[in-house]
Amino acid sequence: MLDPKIIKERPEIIKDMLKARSVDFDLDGLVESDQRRRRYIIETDELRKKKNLMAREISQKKKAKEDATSILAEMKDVSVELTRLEGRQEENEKIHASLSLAIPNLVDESVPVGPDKRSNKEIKRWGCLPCFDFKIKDHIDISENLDLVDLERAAKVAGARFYYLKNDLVRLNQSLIHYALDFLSKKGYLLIQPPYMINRKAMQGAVIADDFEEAIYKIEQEDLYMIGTSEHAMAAMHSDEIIEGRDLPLRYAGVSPCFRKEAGAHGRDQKGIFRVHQFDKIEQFAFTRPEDSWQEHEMMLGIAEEFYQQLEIPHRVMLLSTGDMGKVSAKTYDIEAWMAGQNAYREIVSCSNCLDYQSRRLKIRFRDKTNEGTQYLHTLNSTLIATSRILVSIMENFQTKDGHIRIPQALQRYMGDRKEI
RNA sequence: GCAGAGGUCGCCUAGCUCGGUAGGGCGCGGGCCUUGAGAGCCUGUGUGCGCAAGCAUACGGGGGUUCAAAUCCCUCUCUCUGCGCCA
Repeated sequence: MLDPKIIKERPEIIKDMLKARSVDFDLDGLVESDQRRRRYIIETDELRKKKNLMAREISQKKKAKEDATSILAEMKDVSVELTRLEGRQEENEKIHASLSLAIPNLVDESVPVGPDKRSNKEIKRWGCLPCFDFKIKDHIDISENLDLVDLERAAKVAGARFYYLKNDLVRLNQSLIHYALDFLSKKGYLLIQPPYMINRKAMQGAVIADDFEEAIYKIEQEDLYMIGTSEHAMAAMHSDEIIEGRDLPLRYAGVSPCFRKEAGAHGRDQKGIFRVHQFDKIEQFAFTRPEDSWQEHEMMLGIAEEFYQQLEIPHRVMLLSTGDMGKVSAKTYDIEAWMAGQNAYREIVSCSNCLDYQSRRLKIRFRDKTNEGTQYLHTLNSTLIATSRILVSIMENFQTKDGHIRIPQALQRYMGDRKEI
């Protein structure tokens, strides 16, 4: 949701954003419904005023034991008229709300404009790519040989894009989670394990309408949706609240499984555990003052970079272009890790500043003094680690000639000081 | 799942029996007083629309009865207490 003031006073800013994102959106419809909204508010307010005055008169007459028959009849007419007007107002509110919820976020000036990922800008690279003096395998072969994953039975039981982790890969997965939580905890983040299902109102706060169909699983017969990331549950955590200014920023480390339909991904990464319907993720989420969010954004990215440096995973940082960015984000960095088996950098982290877009949807405000007006705060989110993809990266980058997997130094103490799988 | 008690402004609370402009306290802001601070006193302190004066709106959500609902009725939801079930 965008600031209605911008819609009213500077619609050209929104027009530019829609063009940059090449999004087809009924901006005129939004502007008109917004104008109608104000008009209806003025009209109904006036009628209510009239009604209130009459109610007072009736009350006084009754107290004085006077006859109120004629004014009673008149008031009934006013009530009927008001109900009619409110009906029309409500109809317009629905149109206005659905358009308000569908419009994407503004885009920061620093974001490159372009139609798709080819316009993304590489910001930096870290680490030397691993060299091998033998023919390397991809994570599917490695995990099969070491009996670490069972994809066939997962397909039988749940379908494509599911997996059974087995043996030491279960331990490695847990070690990554444990390590990531320790890491963020040391950075001052509050650990959060959220509900894995949330209701529509909460989900709507963090997710734009299109993504509901594309990505989110719904529980039948219930007002519940499986979270696609703990971001969804953490954004909604403080909905309808007023936060004390002195408590900001709030920094949360969310740990949860993530559930995604991957509806638009047929054919891509069809095999293995790279693109799956369910994976574990540790997420950074922050609520900040508006003036602090850009600094926070860089900090979150830096934290994720440091994490992968400690894990010795070669990676590069990409600044996403308008065409590749999510609709709720004003600016997004991705980190892409080297995957030796694919001979390519692949996305492992997405780090976004959503400005006040989510907080307006969810009514999350703050203030410093209890008598001050409230302000919408800013929300930011960044992956720290989506474990399945890092399992792929570790298996492929750390594979040995004899078909085993070296364990990165930083993880060894979480694996009983073992050095290899 | 069953029964009872609750949900009122940032926090606490009155009002609900018996319908008629939602009151008080804390916190916070401003003012008076004071050398200063404190105390005391005055005043402000939700949301929406409006340039403003101001008006409207708000008692967990939705619906109903009524000229009029925090108050009466229905329904949903959450919290607490007890019972039941359960990893």
